[in-house]
This record gives sequence, structure tokens and C-alpha cells, in this order.
Amino acid sequence: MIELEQLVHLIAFNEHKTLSNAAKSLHISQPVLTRSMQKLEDELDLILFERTKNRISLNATGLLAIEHAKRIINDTDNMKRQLKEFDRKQHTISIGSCAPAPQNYLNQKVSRFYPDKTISSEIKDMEILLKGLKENTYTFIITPYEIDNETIESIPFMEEQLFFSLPYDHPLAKKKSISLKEMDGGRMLLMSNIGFWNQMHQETMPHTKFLIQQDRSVFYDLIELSSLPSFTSDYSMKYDGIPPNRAIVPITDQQAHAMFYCCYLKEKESTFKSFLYTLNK
Amino acid sequence: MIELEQLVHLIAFNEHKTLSNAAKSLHISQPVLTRSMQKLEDELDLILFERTKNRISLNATGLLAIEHAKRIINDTDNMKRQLKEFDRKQHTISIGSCAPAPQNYLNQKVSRFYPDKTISSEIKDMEILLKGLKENTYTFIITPYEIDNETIESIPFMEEQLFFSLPYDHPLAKKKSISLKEMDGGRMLLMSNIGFWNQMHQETMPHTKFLIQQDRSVFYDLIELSSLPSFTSDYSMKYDGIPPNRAIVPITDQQAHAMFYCCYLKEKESTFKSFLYTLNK
DNA sequence: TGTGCTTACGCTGCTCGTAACAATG
DNA sequence: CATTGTTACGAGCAGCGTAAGCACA
Repeated sequence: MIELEQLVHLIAFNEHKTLSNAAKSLHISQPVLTRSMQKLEDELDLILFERTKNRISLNATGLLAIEHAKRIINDTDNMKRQLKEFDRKQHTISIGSCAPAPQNYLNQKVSRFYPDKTISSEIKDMEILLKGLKENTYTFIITPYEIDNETIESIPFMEEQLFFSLPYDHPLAKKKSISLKEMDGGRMLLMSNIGFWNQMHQETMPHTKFLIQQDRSVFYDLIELSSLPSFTSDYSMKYDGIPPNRAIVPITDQQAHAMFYCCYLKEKESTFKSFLYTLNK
Repeated sequence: MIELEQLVHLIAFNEHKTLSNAAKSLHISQPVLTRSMQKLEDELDLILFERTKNRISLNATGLLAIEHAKRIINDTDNMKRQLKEFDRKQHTISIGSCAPAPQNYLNQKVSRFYPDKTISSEIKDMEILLKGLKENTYTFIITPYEIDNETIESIPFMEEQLFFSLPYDHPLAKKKSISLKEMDGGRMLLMSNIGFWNQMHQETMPHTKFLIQQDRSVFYDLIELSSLPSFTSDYSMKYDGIPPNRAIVPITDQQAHAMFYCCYLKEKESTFKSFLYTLNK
């Protein structure tokens, strides 16, 4: 049986043209290379080199062997890489979400149910989510409406209700509830990367200038220190607490409420059956 | 560096489903397999098996590894085979001839000039010879006329003249020369596998029934013991001797004389330059 | 004299098979 | 208790590097 190491040696020799230089590049002694190449010839029962007393070079067969050797070594490297990649995929659950709250919530659920799996999640637009689910880049995607087709199943697993968070001296702060239209105009603080909510805000409040914040702590500071209105939600308040010195006013519009669905490929149902059962409750 | 042997072991395990059976099939002890597979996992830094205390089976990654392993092992086998084949070609000179005399002659010339090469030669029809030369199955081909095109060069290297070999009591035995037409009719002895001569005889002597002989010794016996006419040639007489008790009568027709050409691919001219030089003289 | 390949030699450590062990059905 | 996989152990040898040898420029 020939050895991959011998093929590596052969390739190194071809690159460095002398056994001594190749040996240096391989960090082995030069006699090792001599023997390695002799053994390769023995095992192939072929002569690969033309030898003079102090010079050795590949013959035609040897040059052909280089081609094969390169291919085989390349294939073994590929094997390693692809197995690694496959294994990584086996041990990670990838979630794509349309919004941060359900992303957060599902991450927690998944990480508790599969404590030895790696979880990666990100917020993306709906088209990307659906494409990614179909192409297996996502294990689960979270959508704000039900998906039901031949290959995809979706189950509702969480609701979110938006509220206005207003300083007490805001003209509408005393109301029991407000519509989006009533609040449209002026400026509002808004977190970035809130997925589909962003689109909703742009559409329902076209006259408002949203002051987008990348940093959550800056966002919270501005809420405390400014009189700018902003949004919050039942989920946000449950986990991050209620904004201080703010009136929390429900939004009447139906668009300020979302039901989130966890979607997965039907073919994977059996794999995740028990997890999905716990999620459903 | 992973070893090809490990991949072979992996494949064997997949085929035999238990380490013990695989070990038997590989003619090694079972602990060797245990360690071989452990080492493979170590080197890949991956888990390929699901283990219970006395049962081991491939996991998903392991199954994928099987695919890669098979491919790689297959490639190394291919490498061996193709290198062998290439090497064989390097050391054999393959000759295709249109007739036996020049085949014989060229074989001798080649074997003397390249004493360490293997020579294979055969008689085939012209189309096959030309195809074979272009496709590199033949190193040289021998043709009864000059070939000259972009890729092929031909040099004349031998002539052959046919004679009738007649019993002394044959009506034409006393003549100084005879034409093919004069002799046409009746029966004649003929060796098989004489290449293009065969076609010539059929065309120029359509009324003659040729008694084809496969075996050369039978052919010579029949010449001695029968009164059947046959052909001989200057080359044949020079190497096999003059048929006993026979009148050797020259054939007047131009078709009974041939000039043979040794043809080769122009691209190989340099490789065979010195040989072709000696052949030319 | 320096460079390069091969061979000789002694040592290290790897890998083999046997054997003991543990678990399972 | 027969089968299967893992671990322990000791022996043998395979492959390493150093060193010596030989050819060439």
C-alpha cells in the first residue's frame, strides 16, 4: 500500500528539484527522502526517476505520477475540509429570524433543549429567510405569518405587541391607547436591526423621522435622557425591564401586533419532533 | 497526515459492519482496527462513529467519509494502473504492418537497436494501421506505399519481389518469367495472414482457388509433397531458404513487387532519429 | 572543496498480536 | 456464554537522524 506521505514527498521533490532542498522544506533529513522515493518506486514496481551518481530527476512516468499525486493529495485535503464542514453543520442549529424578540426567544428554547449544539442566528429579510431554509443554510426560520406549502411547515410559538414609550410630558402620554397614525410626524428613537418591524414603521408612519440607534445601551440612555418617543414591546419589557420615567401606551393598530411562526422543512420533522412539541406548548 | 490504510480499514468496516469481521477480511487482528479507526478520528479531529460498549457504527459524518474514502482509494488504484500502463508503453515499440516480410525485417532492426525495449507487432489492414498510428497504438506502421501528410512521415526501407514456386513438371516451369494472368486458374497454396498481398492475389488472380494454410510448417510440407503451385519472394528465400525441387519463376507484373515504407508520427521524429537514420541506409 | 545522492548503523518509538476486561443480548 | 469493542502489555521491527562514502563540478 502506498502512503500519502510518499506522495507529498514526491510533490515536494518536484517543486524543489533536489532531494536535499525538498527535505529541508519538509523538515526531515535527506536520507529519509531517498528511502521514501525508493520505497514508492518499489511499491509501484516502477522506476520514476533517472539517477546519476549525484543527481536525481523525474522521468516521464515520474512526471505523470506527479499529476496523480497532486490530485490525490488535493482530494484528501478536500475530504478533511468537507468532513469538518459537514460535522460543524451537524452540530449547529442555524436560525434566521424576521425580528429580534422571537429570535431571542427561540435561541433560548433551542439552547436549553440542545445544550451541546452550537446555535447561530441572524435577522434577515423574508426572501432570504425562505431561500436559506430551502437551501438548508437555516435549520429554522422565524416568520411573522404562517408558511404552508409542500415542503415547509410552520408552527406559531410567540406573540409580540408593540407599545409607544413616551415621556410623561408628551401630549399623548395620558391616553389609554394611540394609533400609529396619531403619532406619525416628528422624530422617534428606533433600534436598528429590528427586521420586519422596520418596514412596518416606514409604511405606517411615513412622516416620522426615525433616529436609528446601533447600540442598545446608547438607545436606553437616550430614552432616559431625551424626550424622544420610542417603541417598546411586551417581550422587551419582560426581559429588559420597563423604561423608566415613561408612559407605556398600547398601540391600537393591528400591525403593532405580531404572531411569530417557527418554520422548518417537513423532511426534518422527525429530527426535531420532540423539540417542536415543547415549543408548541 | 492520514494514511490510505486507514481509509481502506474504514471502507472494510463499512462493508462488514463489525470491527471483528472487517479485521478478519483484512487479515489483521481486531484491536488493530480499533486503534486504526481511533487514530483516523484523531487525525481528522472528528467523530466518525457512534459507540456503545460493545457496538460501533458510523455516524452521518462517518458515512460521508466513506464516500470520500472510496473515491480516494479508487484514485490511488487508478494511479497505479495508469502509471503501469504508461510505463509499459514507454518501454514497448508497437509495430503494425501490411505484410509479414517487412514486419519481420523491421522487428529485427528495432530489437537490435533497442535491445531493452519490448516489441509487439501485428499484421492489419491499412485503415487500421493508419488509425492506430494516429492514435498512438502503433509506434511504427509499415505500408506498401508512401504516406505523406501533415502529421505522418514515411521512409522506404525494404523491397520485396514475388516469384512463383512451381514443381518442375508444371507446364510453365521452364519459362523465364510468367505473368499473374497466365497462372490464373486452378489451385494454389497460400499462407494466411500475408496482409495486403492477399488482396492483391484475389484481385489479380480471380479464377484461382487459394488453399490457405495457417501453419507454416504444414505449408512447407505441402510444397515438398504436392505439385501445387505457390508464391515465394526474395525475402522469404533469403531467410527461409529456397523451396526444394521447385522452379522459381519471376512474376512480370508490377503488382508482384512492393516497396515498403516505415511510417511514424512527425512529432516523434526526434525520439527515433538515430534509429531511422540506420534504417534508411 | 562543496553539493548531492546513497548506504550503513544504532536507537527510538510505533504498531503489531495476545491477552485480559467489560458489556450486551 | 458467545460476541463485540476497548485497553494493557510486551516484543519486534520500521523509520528516524547521524555519519560515512562516493561521484561530480
